[in-house]
Amino acid sequence: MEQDIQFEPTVGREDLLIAGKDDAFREMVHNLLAFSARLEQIRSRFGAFVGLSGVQYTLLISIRQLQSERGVGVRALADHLAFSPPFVTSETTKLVKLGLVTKTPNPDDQRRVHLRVSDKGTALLSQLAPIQQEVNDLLFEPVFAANYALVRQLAASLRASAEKAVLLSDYLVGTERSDQ
Amino acid sequence: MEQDIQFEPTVGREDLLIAGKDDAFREMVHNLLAFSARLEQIRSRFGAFVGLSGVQYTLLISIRQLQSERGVGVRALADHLAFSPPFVTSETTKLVKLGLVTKTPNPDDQRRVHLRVSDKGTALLSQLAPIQQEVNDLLFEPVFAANYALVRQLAASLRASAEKAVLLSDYLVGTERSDQ
DNA sequence: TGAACATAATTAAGTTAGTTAAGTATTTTG
DNA sequence: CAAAATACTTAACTAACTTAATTATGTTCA
Repeated sequence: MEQDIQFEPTVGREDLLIAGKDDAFREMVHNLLAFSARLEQIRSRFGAFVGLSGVQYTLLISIRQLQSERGVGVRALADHLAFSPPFVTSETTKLVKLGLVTKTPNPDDQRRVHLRVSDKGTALLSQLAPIQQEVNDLLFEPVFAANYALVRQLAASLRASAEKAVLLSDYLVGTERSDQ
Repeated sequence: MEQDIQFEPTVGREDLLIAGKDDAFREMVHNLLAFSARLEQIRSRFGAFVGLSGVQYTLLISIRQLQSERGVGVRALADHLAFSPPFVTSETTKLVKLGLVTKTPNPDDQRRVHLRVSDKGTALLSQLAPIQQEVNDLLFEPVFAANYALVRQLAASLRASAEKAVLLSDYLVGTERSDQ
């Protein structure tokens, strides 16, 4: 008779283990994985609708989101999306050439740059809005008035804990890398 | 005096609008976006620790997750992660060559294939487990006993609604594409 | 002050991650 | 059993993305 093979748990905290097993945790992780793959698919479709790649669409809405009064810099945008700065430079330059984004020097620091969505970019996004509304209404169907605040709070805190977890994993992989 | 520019809301449902505005919704979406970018960063680190790319690591754990008694097929794996079947073929072939995965014909259908994590693959993953535990404990810090069931339920239902939303966006972009 | 160092963005060069299209083998359908 | 469909693979290619080097500016401190 074959023995019941049990993997090492992928999570340690007692709160997240059920009867000492991580099955439920792993299922959750894979659901999140599939969810985030679908978010990416949807961004590709949104982009396609306005003639952009999924990444360009993501950059455009991220610039809109991060720009304050003055604009957002290349580095901040790269960090937000976990891209390399040269990649952000190259893709945002394309958006500038399309007239969707403006790139102006930061007056307080000539090395830096202010990225902002242009009027044309704003117009393009509002053209997309009806489709976004339909898709987002369905995408977030499980979120409704009674749990909205909780889900928003959860998204914010998961994002923060994920940032810490990236730093930890950098540290662990850097220092404890196996030598075989 | 500059007029208060307000974008078209990106979501329609009243439940998700606050005072008719989608600011909170957009903030949530961008938090989820950043969260999912960090999940990807962490998978790259996990992969690096055992000599794999982030995608190869993701494929390996997804095979482990989806394999039933017999194994999982190329198509099912591709759908799960939103990759093309040829890409899954090529990457899983690399994992087979590394001895981490087995690929055997499905006896019931000679066209199909059964992918399974090999003993060597299981060993590799259990070598990684201590690091996964540390990182996952921190990554999911906002999840604890009192909200665990709710978060798991949310992950499952968001994954399901996202699948529907992908189909809808395919339909909308395919049929309503602007002609300018 | 000004030399050494650090930071922001870009350019150039290259790699990897992914795709679409075409082909083979098998299974299903009418 | 011929025609159509499905599963996977191979081949050919493109897009996504990185690292390394460069330019320009700003910061630090002997």
